[in-house]
Amino acid sequence: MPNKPNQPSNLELQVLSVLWDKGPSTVRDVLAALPDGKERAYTTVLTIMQNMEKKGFLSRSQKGNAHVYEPKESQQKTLGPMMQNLLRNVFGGKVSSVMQHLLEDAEVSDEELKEIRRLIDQRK
Amino acid sequence: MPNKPNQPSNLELQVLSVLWDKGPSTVRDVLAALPDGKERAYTTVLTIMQNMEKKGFLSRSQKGNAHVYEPKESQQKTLGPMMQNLLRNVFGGKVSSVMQHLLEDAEVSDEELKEIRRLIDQRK
DNA sequence: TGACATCTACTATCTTTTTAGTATTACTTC
DNA sequence: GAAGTAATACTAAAAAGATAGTAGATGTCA
Repeated sequence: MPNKPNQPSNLELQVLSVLWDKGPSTVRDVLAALPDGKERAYTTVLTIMQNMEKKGFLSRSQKGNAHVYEPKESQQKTLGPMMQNLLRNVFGGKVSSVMQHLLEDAEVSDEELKEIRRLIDQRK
Repeated sequence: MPNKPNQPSNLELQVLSVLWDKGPSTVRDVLAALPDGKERAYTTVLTIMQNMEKKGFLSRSQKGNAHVYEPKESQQKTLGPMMQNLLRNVFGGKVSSVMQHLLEDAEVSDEELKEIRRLIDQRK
């Protein structure tokens, strides 16, 4: 499999989000930082990340003994198409519908609200 | 498998979104309306929807000859946890970050923007 | 240098998802 | 009632995703 411009799976996405957040990391770092907090064996995450390298999601470089992985694509470039899909497939293309769900279900601080408002004003 | 309060898969989600949008529908209706527009055999969608009934995502009733399916849970109740996960696992819990992506990558009409602004004002 | 720890490679397995063929049942219409 | 149409049931299986064990390589340090 040379390169498929696929969507990352759920776990793969978690791996990416760690790497975007913390920068280039080892398997062990990623394992510790996976946001869903589920217990996993070291080798599980290793396998996933090795697969991701084969698929072209990650690149790898030696750093002393260990290997350090980093995303090949920016967060923007990866999440863009993903959010597009989600938007189309689930929310009928309506951003306001997504927003509605987020506001109702998630904790949103006043800071956040202000920030979001700023984004909208900027757009207008 | 009696009932697992799982997350629906991608395709299952598409099925749900059709049903939420159009109300109770037959397999054929859903097949025609799946938002990703991919070609699939009738029996493929049938199988998925039968599985979804077993899993408790859908309920079914006879209507003349055909069977009509509808979601057991509201859109709100299903998408809530899903969006929570996405938010936590990918966007580090920041709603504004999601928003930023949506605004940058998706077509958003002025109507939409107004609606979103209204949602925010309402929240404040 | 030898014991121990850490890391990767290779391999295997289980589960879920996606796909669809074939058989059967029921309705319609001539 | 036979032919055709349309629906579901049953079954299978390929593909993808998630999990982890074992072996081998390498580095550390007493």
